Amino acid sequence: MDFQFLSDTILFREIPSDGIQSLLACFGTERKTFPKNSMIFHAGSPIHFIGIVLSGSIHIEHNDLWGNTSILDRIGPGNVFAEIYACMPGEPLMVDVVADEPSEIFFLNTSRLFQVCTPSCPHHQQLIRNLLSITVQKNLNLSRRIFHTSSKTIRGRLLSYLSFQALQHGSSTFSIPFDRQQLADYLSVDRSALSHELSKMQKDGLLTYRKNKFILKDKVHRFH
Amino acid sequence: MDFQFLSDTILFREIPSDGIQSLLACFGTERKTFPKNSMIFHAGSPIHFIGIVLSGSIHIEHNDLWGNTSILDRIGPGNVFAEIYACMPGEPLMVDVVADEPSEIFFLNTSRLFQVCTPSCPHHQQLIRNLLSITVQKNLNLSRRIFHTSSKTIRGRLLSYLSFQALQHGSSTFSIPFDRQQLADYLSVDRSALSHELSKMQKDGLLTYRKNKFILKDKVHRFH
DNA sequence: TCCTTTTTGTTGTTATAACAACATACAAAC
DNA sequence: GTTTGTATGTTGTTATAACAACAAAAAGGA
Repeated sequence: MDFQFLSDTILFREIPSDGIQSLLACFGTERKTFPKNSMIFHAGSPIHFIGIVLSGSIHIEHNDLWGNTSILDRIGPGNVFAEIYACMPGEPLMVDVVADEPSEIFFLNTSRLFQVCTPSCPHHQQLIRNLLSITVQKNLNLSRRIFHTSSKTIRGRLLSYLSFQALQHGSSTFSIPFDRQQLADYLSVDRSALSHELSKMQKDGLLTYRKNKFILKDKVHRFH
Repeated sequence: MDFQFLSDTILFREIPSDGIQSLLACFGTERKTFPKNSMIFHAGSPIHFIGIVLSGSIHIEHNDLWGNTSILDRIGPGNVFAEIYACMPGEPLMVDVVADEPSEIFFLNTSRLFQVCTPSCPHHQQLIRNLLSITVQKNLNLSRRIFHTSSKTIRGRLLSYLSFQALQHGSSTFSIPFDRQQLADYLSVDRSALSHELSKMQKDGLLTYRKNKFILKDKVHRFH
């Protein structure tokens, strides 16, 4: 089987092909496809696999006791999920992992992650280093989500989120990876209230939009 | 100088004293005390140091453009902060780090963190491993904060937070590490509205409280 | 193409939180 | 003890979002 595609993932960055081969042999793997909206992991399950998105796209969501859904993150090809839980054996998953579209997922069994296979195996160590980079990056993503939801008004949340998107795209014209419902879940607000606020903001001349494509007007730039 | 105290920190777990000595020599350190409410790090600064709380207690907060403060985390003795930014050179700090009380902080220069000092120096590698554990743990903390603020009502947020605290303490009687204002900032709600909701919940027989000590009644247990 | 389904936007009503201003309680300093 | 300051609780008003129900638009399939 050809594992060339893994060379392009962040998890295996800087690890040569033969190193990847030996790591995979050491850990054990699985490859699986999921239809749109199917559950990849359920909240509550113990997790022994890191997931890597090969194609498609997934998201991490939390459903509380009242049925509110909130979206924590969105993960595209080449990226990794559930690594937190794989690093904390016994910690039950607090979130659901759901496919946004038909997606192919590669699973890496991590039971042996913290056992060094041979003393100071350099590939294993690079893998740990890569995992550190990934969790640090996720940390930033979670922090950002917190910042975007710290405003008490919908408008404030939208301005925080959209102006960050503009910054990241390096342009005031950009597309976002969410539809309205998902954006509402990400910002922890009601969808129809979100639509309503967006159209008010458009009336106020702050931005124009069409579906998930936005253009921020100069007025917004005062906000950072 | 005696660095024995570092043996008890998560960051240096499983590293023998002589290993710690050589790591410190490799990295460079600093030790400093901060008065109550003083800023340890300012948002916007580039960070080259991991901070370790030796005594006292600090918190991480975010202040948005409208002056809303939200608290992301609270860090006590033996624990580490700013490690995310130390791992991402160039990423400017998005938060303020503030001392809750007079605190002594140990700083570790991390410019050389990702350079292996000597090929496969085992202490260095254990340090990276420990850092991974720490960031993974922080990830869970951030996720939890998101869950506690995902409810749209103050009561829902309080129930989520308080029942988690009870679970963690293994008892329905427990103290929380926040005063009212900090709890309000952690849950992203108005302080007076929080006080109001708490006294309503007390009237409704869900809990009793006095200052930061809470007793949850059986009714609450339906919530998980 | 038409029909069906999904997504997005609109409106009105109601619940809830924010905000402001003040009262009370508690703690610290003198 | 008294004074000062800080933390917490209370009340009333206002702004805002949630919610529900529906309309319109877009997308996907037959």
